[in-house]
Amino acid sequence: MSKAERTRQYIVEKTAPIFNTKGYAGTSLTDMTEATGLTKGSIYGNFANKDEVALASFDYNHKKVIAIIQQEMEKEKTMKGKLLVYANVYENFMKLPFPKGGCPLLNTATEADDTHPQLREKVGDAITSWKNKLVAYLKEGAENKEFKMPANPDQWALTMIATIEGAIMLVQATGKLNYRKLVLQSVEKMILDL
Amino acid sequence: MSKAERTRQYIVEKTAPIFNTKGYAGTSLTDMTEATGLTKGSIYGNFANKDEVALASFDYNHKKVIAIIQQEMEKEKTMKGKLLVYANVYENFMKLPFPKGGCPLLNTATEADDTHPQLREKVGDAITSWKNKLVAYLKEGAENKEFKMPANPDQWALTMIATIEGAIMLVQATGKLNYRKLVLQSVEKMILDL
DNA sequence: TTAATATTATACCGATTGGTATATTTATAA
DNA sequence: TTATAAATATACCAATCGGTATAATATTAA
Repeated sequence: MSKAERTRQYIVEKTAPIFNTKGYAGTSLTDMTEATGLTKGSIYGNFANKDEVALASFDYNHKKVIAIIQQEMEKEKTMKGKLLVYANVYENFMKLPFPKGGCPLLNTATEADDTHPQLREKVGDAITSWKNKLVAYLKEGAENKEFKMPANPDQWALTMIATIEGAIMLVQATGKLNYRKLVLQSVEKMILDL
Repeated sequence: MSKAERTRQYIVEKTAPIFNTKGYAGTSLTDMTEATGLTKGSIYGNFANKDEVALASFDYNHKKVIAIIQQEMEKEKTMKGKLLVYANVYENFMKLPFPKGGCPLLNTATEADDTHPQLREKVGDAITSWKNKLVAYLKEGAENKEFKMPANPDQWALTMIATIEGAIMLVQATGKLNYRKLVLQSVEKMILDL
């Protein structure tokens, strides 16, 4: 790994939390130089523009979430157990190395929908992939006779994602942490009732 | 209504859609002068600063949603019918005079949580009030023997709100309109199963 | 160790940011 | 109709925005 690659990664590491909290329009070059201790020249020697850092930062934040889920997932054998990981991860994300600022999907989706098409596409792809993974677990669980397939698996998966993301939004807006717990208990019930 | 009050309202009318689409950090004074056809001097003659316009714009957008729901609600007699209004309004919000840019609660919550405490508080209050209304309908429906009370009414209400807001987020991210329909059908089922 | 190269810092650019003092116009009450 | 007050426009402010040309400094291969 060359020096440049290392600083590129360093820049992303330090700026990703800022993009995830202040948003993409709300994060300035000055925020980035202060967080990294580097100068503008140094940042622009490694990235073409602010957008490119934003895109890389989203990827970094999202991969962090994926990694946590995958790690927790490996402990589980049953499909219900694997599905429950999603609810548990989001329920306990203060205890886990979750990206600062909350869920990058939620944060990015609402800001980028009209203003930043590339970012929006990344979020869209992430959601589609999440949905497809959930449907795959449903199929495997049904084939293993662990539970019976819901009538509309896509609908089931999308409802689960929507409820989780909505739970995070409720906490961001109200500051009431128990709101997340209550809603995620509903998600758990949804899984256990399969 | 004085001239000043009328222009104040005019400014909010014209800028509220911009705040709701581009966000509060993403909306500039120039955006506001272009949308209104007024000058900065005129805007600052009626508002102390950009923040004050943002706050008034949020109120305007939120009241618009409240008004739609209230109007649709009056047609309904049963509590189930009233609860279903929420799902139906969000399912058909292209056909209704819904604020441009989508749900102001969702849009504002994710941006304002770290950057704009006053705005965040407004969103928080709106959500709490929404939850309380839902719980009140549940109580009335249970008292009328229309259905039986869910075990945890707060949880039921918060789950419904989270799922609706999550559904909107999914559409913003993926652009797939049928995602909203699918998720809101789950919300409908949640109500019908009471 | 040296020369070539890659990386980072300095100093600057024009444009735009939110905001304001003042002049001009418009509404309003006498 | 006129005087007064209210509302709007003009012209400006310093600060910051994202971005860049160039100079200085490290890195790296020979």
